[in-house]
Amino acid sequence: MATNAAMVLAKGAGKPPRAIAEDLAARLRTDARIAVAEVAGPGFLNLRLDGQVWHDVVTEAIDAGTAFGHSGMGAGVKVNVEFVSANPTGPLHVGHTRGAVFGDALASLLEAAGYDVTREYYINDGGAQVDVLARSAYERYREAHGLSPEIAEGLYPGDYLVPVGEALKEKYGDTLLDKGEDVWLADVRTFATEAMMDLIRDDLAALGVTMDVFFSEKSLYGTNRIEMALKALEDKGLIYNGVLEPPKGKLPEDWEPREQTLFRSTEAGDDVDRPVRKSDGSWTYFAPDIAYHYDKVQRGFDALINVFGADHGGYVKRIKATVSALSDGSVPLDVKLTQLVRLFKNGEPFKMSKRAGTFVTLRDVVDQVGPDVTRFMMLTRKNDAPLDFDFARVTEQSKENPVFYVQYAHARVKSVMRKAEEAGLPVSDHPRLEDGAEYDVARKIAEWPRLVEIAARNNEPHRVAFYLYELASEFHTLWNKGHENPALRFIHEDDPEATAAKIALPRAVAVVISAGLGILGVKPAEEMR
RNA sequence: GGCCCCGUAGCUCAGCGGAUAGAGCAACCGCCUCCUAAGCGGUAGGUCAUAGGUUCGACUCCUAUCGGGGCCGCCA
Repeated sequence: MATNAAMVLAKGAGKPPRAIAEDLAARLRTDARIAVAEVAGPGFLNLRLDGQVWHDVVTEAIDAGTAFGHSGMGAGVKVNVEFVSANPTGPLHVGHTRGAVFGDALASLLEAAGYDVTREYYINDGGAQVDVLARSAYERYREAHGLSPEIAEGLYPGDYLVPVGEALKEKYGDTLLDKGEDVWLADVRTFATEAMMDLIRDDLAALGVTMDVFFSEKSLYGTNRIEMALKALEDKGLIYNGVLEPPKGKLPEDWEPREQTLFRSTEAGDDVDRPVRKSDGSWTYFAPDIAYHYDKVQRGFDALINVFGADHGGYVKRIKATVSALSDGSVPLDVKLTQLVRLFKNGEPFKMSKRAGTFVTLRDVVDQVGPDVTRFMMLTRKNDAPLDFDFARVTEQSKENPVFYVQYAHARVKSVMRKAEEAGLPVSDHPRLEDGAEYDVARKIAEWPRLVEIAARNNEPHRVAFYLYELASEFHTLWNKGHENPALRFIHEDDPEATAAKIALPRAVAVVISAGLGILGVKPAEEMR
């Protein structure tokens, strides 16, 4: 173990780093847990911990169970994690899957770090796209009555609306046939939107994601809530009427200067001020977004996190400006963008196309490879890096497949524990570490609580997945050493005491793998099949 | 034109401002009478895109440039 503390402290203390390091070393040596403390280089402090420390960590992990590594860092701070928030116009696709897994794992990670987390989904049910949904569903309703549907350009052609058409027939009979939109649009819209949200909830459930709150955009309309949110901005002098500069570069053909109501988002780092009310007096889509975030702030969250697809990167600054203005800078907002998922089958990329029917849904993925594999794989990349997902490879049982690799380590421990139990051998929480490989594993276990904090601080659940891979690797190494050196094997049939001690370390490994997989929402494997 | 992300080993990628930059694939050489070899060990492989700057110290922070991807509209 090493620390750079002396060099960090040097500036504030006004003393040379080496002097500070010497001083620190002298004091640290008095601690029983420190075996060696020596100064190196420009002021690094190298510490060798007493072997007992690593023994204690193993015991601690076993005693704490999957709560091992949980931290009080969050101190009950209320965090809202908004994720998925897909338009309620169809089933979730692969892109949403990544956002769903990332958001859910991030939420669990923050919980493990002691935050009070709310998982939330914003339903975009107030805009023009749900009108399009209603029209599409109406055609399926006509189809259910034996008429041929007219799926015009721009409507949603997917089959998933066929049952919605049937259900509409069930509910309304033929009363909506041959009627104008003014008669049926509102009812069909509500009906179809609810049907889509049921579909989406089912999709999320298949992945193991449960939201705490579904927040409806529509609920903001007609209740003065948008007006109130804008009033809040207005009171801060951030709303004005004006004309925007034409966009640089290629001008849209029909661009003309118009006066509209603008939010001075540039005040908080946005590139241009954003329109909230169009020149015809109606709201822009941005207005309800402001109201929604106002609502989050009003609900008393101490911090907000939004998980968006990378294609929404252009909205980050204005949303940040909004939250900053509405909370007077007191509520931090972190926006995490999830990059594309590229799909492969046996190394061959396959293109998604709605028209060609090769559109891949969340359900397709989960049905083929299962929720555990899907979740783990979605976290094997940083959120802002593109991710390759190969249907064939992710179910392969080899070390090239990180899911398998980690699960295999857990299964190996469970196998040993079963064998020990069958042989009637005792267990103990106190390990007996002798070999370097055993210490390597114990040290890796000791990193876990710190890793949870770092990952949580950065809002980066992928760090957990990478850590688990490393832990599994250390464990496989140790396992293999048992081949050459029988003393390192965990079960010693003729020596119950040795077995009890040796089996403590793998048990701690299983605890940490369970805890880590738990954060990722993956079930640890008891055995490999 | 503007903004965002990325550029690290042949490939895919890790790397809270700290020492000699790490894994996995692919390549080469080894390890099963054994608690699961579905695994493990070893060798080789690098001007961390480039140029400046801040710092005792930069892959990490700042600026510019080059290269790859994404986004842009009173569309939601």
